[in-house]
Amino acid sequence: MFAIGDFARLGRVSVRMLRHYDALGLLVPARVEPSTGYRSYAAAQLSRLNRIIALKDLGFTLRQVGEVLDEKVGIDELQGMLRLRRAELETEAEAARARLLSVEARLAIIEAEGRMPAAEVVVKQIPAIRVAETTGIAASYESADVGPVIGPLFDQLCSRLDAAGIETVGSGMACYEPAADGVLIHAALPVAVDLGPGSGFEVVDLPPIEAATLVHHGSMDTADFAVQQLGRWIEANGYHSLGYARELNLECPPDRDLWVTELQEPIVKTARPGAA
Amino acid sequence: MFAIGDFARLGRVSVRMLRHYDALGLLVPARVEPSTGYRSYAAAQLSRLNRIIALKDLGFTLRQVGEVLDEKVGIDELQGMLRLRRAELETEAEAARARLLSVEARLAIIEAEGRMPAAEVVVKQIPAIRVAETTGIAASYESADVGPVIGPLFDQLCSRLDAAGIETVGSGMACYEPAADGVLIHAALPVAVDLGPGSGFEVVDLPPIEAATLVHHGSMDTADFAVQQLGRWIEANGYHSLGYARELNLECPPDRDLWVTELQEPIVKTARPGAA
DNA sequence: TTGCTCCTCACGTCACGTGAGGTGGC
DNA sequence: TTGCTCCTCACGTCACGTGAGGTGGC
Repeated sequence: MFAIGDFARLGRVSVRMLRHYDALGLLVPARVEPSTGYRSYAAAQLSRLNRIIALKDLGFTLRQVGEVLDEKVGIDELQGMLRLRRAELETEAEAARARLLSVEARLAIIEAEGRMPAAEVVVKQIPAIRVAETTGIAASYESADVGPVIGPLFDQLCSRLDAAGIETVGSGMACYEPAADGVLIHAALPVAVDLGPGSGFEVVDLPPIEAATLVHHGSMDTADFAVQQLGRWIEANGYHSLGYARELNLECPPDRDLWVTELQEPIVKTARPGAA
Repeated sequence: MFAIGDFARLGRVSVRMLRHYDALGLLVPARVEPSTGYRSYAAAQLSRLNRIIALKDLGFTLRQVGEVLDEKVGIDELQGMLRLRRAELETEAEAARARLLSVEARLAIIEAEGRMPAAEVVVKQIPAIRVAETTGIAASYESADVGPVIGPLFDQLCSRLDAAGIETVGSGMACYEPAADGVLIHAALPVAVDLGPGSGFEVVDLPPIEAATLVHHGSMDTADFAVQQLGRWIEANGYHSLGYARELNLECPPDRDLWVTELQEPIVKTARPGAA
């Protein structure tokens, strides 16, 4: 028989853990001295302690460990638990790799620029949304080309929705689509009406996307750096851009320097990012 | 300005999280209506929320996130934090891989044997220990060869320690060492005296080892299966055996069927276990 | 009037670590 | 008497999730 301290040393666990397992009924001492409450453990109990430690190390909760040890789960259920754990561990390893990549990218940026980036890229699942939109075309993605097109498009869209008595239910968005002779530009406003063409606009459902997003402050004329930053982040963090970017106008007061815009770039994970 | 629910949807976080960040002073709403307590967030605050999410996703605690955002840490310290995180993430990925290997080994055992193994292998760091020992030789590792040697060795050792007035301070151990003409067998008992030779025994320090351990119940004549199990576990879990095994006699009453013995096999990690 | 959103507590989570305050045997 | 080990509470950890119980504007 071992005193709790000796048994703890033998099993490489803390005394506190043995008391905890006792309290949970996971590992009850072979004997408890009634007058003092002193716990004594039999050498043979080391097997059970080892099983507890081993199952815990696999990532099971103590509740699950107890159920397995007391044979409350059948062999099939046990296999199911192990397969579930396997899947969880795969996800966990994947997540650790992704974070590692991200930390390394950040270290590289600090190394190169001497400071943290001012804005942060965040990956978001963007749900489908119904919008009314009008479409124009610009010669290129540059703001000098886009600016003169997008402004009038929104003005037209607003007045036509107004004329049709349709209310908008969210922030305006610009969507960019590559085309043979330049860039198709969609000015879009969320609405809650049926699909189909209106007079001077169309009602469509934008598909849900996974996107890397970045908040830009100020006029879109100054957004080029942010767009580049977004592109670099996507490459450095194991993603691939799908093009067809969106911009969400979170705030657009008259003073364009006070604008707040969320840039959204649809992405997919690059197959097997690879470690290091 | 956004109500808390709208801002939460925008940032893909829960309302509860925004309140939590407010309570911590991490992200205070641009305005709080004094009469109702209603929170309002400015669009521009989305940047800060994104930074919080991004840093949190790297694995920093909210306390650390706050220190970074409020520039309480310099660039050097920040680099230090990121490098530390990188090391932690490498360890984490490694641990996830090791657990994955372990879960898969267990699934394979269940597949082959239709049940969980009765005893569990546990890896332990075994500290250095001073022992008095006598040495004999056996023809092989088989219990038929070992048994007749080890028993008398312990009897001799005990009586000689007794004669020398030396007390033992722990359980007896057997250590096995391969030799040209068989196996060297050391019978050892922990003592707290100076190093050097006694009469009929020697006092030496056993080195600390990392070992895979397994508890065997019953006579050592029936331990062969346990020894094999230990060997298979070592291979399946990305380790390499170093030989020179030890046995720790946790309990050895007259009835040998009631013996409890911990088998200890020194190991090292196999370089790059490799995933899957 | 019915929903919907918002508010403030405050408990629960998970496996212990870490005192506080006290006891029993060498 | 001094250490050492043992005991039982009970708070703290970390980032929220989840009610409970209630309010304000359409």
